[in-house]
Parts: sequence; C-alpha cells; structure tokens
Amino acid sequence: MIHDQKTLKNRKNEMTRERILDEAEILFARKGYHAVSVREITHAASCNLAAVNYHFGNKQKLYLEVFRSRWLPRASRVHKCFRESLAANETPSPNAVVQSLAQAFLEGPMTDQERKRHHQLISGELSQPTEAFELVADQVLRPLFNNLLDDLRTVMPDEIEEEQLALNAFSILAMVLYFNLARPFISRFTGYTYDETFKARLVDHIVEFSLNGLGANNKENNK
Amino acid sequence: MIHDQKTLKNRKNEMTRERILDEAEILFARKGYHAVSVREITHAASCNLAAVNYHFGNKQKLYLEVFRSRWLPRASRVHKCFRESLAANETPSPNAVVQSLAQAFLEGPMTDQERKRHHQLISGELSQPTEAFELVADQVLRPLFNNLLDDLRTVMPDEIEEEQLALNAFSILAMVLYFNLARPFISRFTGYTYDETFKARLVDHIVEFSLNGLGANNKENNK
DNA sequence: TTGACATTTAAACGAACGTTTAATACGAGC
DNA sequence: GCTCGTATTAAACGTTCGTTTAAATGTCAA
Repeated sequence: MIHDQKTLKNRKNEMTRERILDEAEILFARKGYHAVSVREITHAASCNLAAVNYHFGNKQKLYLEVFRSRWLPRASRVHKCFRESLAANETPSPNAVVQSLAQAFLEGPMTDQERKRHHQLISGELSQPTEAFELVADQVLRPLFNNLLDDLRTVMPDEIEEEQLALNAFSILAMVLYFNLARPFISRFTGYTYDETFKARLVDHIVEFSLNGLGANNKENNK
Repeated sequence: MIHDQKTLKNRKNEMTRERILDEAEILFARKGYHAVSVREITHAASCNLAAVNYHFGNKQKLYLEVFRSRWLPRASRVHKCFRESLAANETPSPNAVVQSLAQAFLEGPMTDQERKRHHQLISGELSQPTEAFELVADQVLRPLFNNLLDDLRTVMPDEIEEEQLALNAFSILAMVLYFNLARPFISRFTGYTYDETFKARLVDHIVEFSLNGLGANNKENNK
C-alpha cells in the first residue's frame, strides 16, 4: 500500500463519485429525473450536497453520466450475450436469432433488480426523451437493430422486402422489450411473479410466438 | 339567453375549468408531471395562478382529473370501437379479433395528435405509476384484457391452457401498444412517417404477425 | 338596487430546489 | 515540515415551486 499512493488517492476520489452514481441510478430509476433532488442523492450516498456539482458539474450531467457509465455498459453486456449466444449455433436460423435475443434480455447477465433498474431508466427516456436518449439510441439501440436486421436477412428468404424485414425486426423487439417494460402490468393482472420458472416460460412463449409470426414469410426453415 | 341564466353561469364557470384541463393535458403529456408547473398551465390557459387550486384543489388532483375526464373517455371510445368492429363480423375468428384491435388502436376514433397525447400520458404512468395508473388499470386495462381473453377463448381451440391464453393476449397487446409507444423510436430508425399509408401497412403487419403467432396453437381456423 | 354567492385577481407565503462560495481537511511530492 | 492541489464541508445564494389569503369583480335572485 506504500508503493502506489496515487492509486490510493484516486480510489478515495472515485469512491464518492461512484457512490453518487450508484445511488443516483437507483433513485432516478425509481422516481424519475425531476422527482429526485440532489439533496436526496447526496444523502443516500452519504456525502456533501456540493459533491454532485463538484464531481459532475450539475444534476443533468450526473443523470447523463449514469447512462454513460452504468446503463451503456450493462446494455453492451446484454448485446454481447446475444451475439455470443447466437454465434454458438453452428447453423444460423430464425429460431436461434429469436431465442438468443429473448434469453439475453430476460435471463441475460443481470441480477433481477439490475434488470428492473435498467428497464425503468430506459422506460423513462422512451416516454420523455432527453439528451440521454440520443446517447442510447446511437450507441445501443441502432447497432442492436441493425444487427438484428442483418441476422434476419441472413436467415430469411431472399425475396423478402426491406420494409417487411424492418417490421419483423421491430415486432421481435416489441415482444422482448414489452415483457420487460410491462412487468408490473402483467404481474398485476395475472398474479404471476417473475421467478426463474415464469421467465423461462416467457422466453419459450416469445420464441414460439415470434417464430410463427416470422413464419408467414418463411414457411420452410423456421425450425 | 334570458331564460337560462344558471346554464350561462355554469358555462362560464366551466370555461376556465375546461381550458385548464385542455392545457394541462397537453403539457403533462409533452413534459411529464414534475416538469410542468402550475404557473405554466395557468398561463397557457390564460387564467389566474390560483385557478388550479380553486377548481381542482391542487396540482395532483388536476393531474388525476385529466385522466378521469379526458383520458378515460377517449380510451372508452377506442375500446368501444374495438368491440363494435369485432361484433360486425358474422363469425368470430382470431383474424377478426386481432384486426379489430389493431385498427381501433392505430386508426381508431382519434386525431393523430390526440393519439400522441393519449399514449404519452399512459406511457408516463407505465414508467412511473401514480394514483392515475390504478384508475386506468381498473377502468380500462383490466376490462380490455379480460375482453380480449374471452374473445380468444371463443376463437381458439378448447384444449388450450389458461396461461397460454393469457400469454397470447399479452403478446397481441404488446404488438398493438408497442407500435404506438415506440413511434419516435421507429420513425427515427426507419425514416418512415406515421401517415395513413404507413399506419395501414402497420395494421396489416401486426395482424399477420400476431395471427401467425397465435397459429402455433391454432393451425386450422386462423384465416 | 341590494345582498348573497361564485369566481377571479394580485400578492404573499414558507418550503424546497439547483447551484455557488469560501473555508477547511488531507494526502502526495519536494 | 511544508506546500500544493484535490476533496470535502457548512453555509448561503437567488429562484422557483405549490399553495394560501383576502380583496375585488362579476352574476343572478329578490
């Protein structure tokens, strides 16, 4: 601990910064940007009120940094999980595409409360987009969409139109995203809890439903 | 105008009230509850700051009243449109169910900016539920879901499980709601504008995709 | 015209907000 | 030990917030 004092100092510096980011993400996800005060965040992070402005400039920049340093990496992990799971199949197929995507999003590399935070944050941006949405759209959503489009192009018949392909891609995303976003809604109406069994059931259903949905343009090789 | 002064007075009373509700809905939809101030609303409605508290008690109750007197009736109109469109078919079929639902939601009895406001408001409640969500869930969403469930029970094979039925219902709703909620997202990535042609194309796609999705449990009579 | 009631108005309230400041604390390098 | 630069602190800043008040205005019945 003597030989690396710079690190020690930096770690101390970053401790508060990181603690603020952690608590800010939790609170922003739970209550939304405007319903959370800087005082609330700094109190949860056990630091001084001025720390937010010292480390991030202002509240808005802190919010953006939550997306940059927390949301984006997590989304990248999910995206990577999807890519690797898909690549693991020796022969590409619509089934592999949809199954990999659904598993990555519903059972992917996140704890359950992480997933909840993750989707609450993006849900807020979808309903009231800020600068953070630009970030997310450019760095995550568009690459994901384009990848999905390419995957579908590979496994679907050649004669299919581009527009039809895009609509299919959106529909698959709709299924995957909806069953994450509408979780409270679904739990409320059915009484189901999102435990491992139910999530596995959900993945199966999404795969089956989407695959048949695609099947309209792809009668022969969808299994 | 002499014989009905009570009405005249009441109309005057309600003028301000209604104007506030109109402007409040627009602003709440556009910016979200916490990002809109009472001053902003009363200025847009060209009335005094205290009018909100006089007519509605407080800001929160005004927000709730927007849902009660504006959102719910509009949702009822859409629901009714769906029911009537479905009843117009002489023989019930999965195709009729899905098509009626998709048309009611995407091309139903609303102007386009009404639909935008409508979905922005509910989108906010989905991502950060308040008391208004209870209202909407009980009065609109649950009846709609139960109706859809009953419709599907009628047109699907008898041996289908309740859970399977519920998942199918959610999936159809996912398609319909997603293509409304994710409109900015979709427009951004494809460049498509939500004009009449594209909306008709969307309805066709949703019907086809969902119908095939259902088809997994319903091979023979889905057309 | 007068009196009772409902609505609108201007002004102010205290509280909470995001942000700034200036002083203090503290580890790293000389 | 001293100094420099970074981090933390307590306090205050000016603004805006939702809400309240009390007076003014308007409306209709008697």
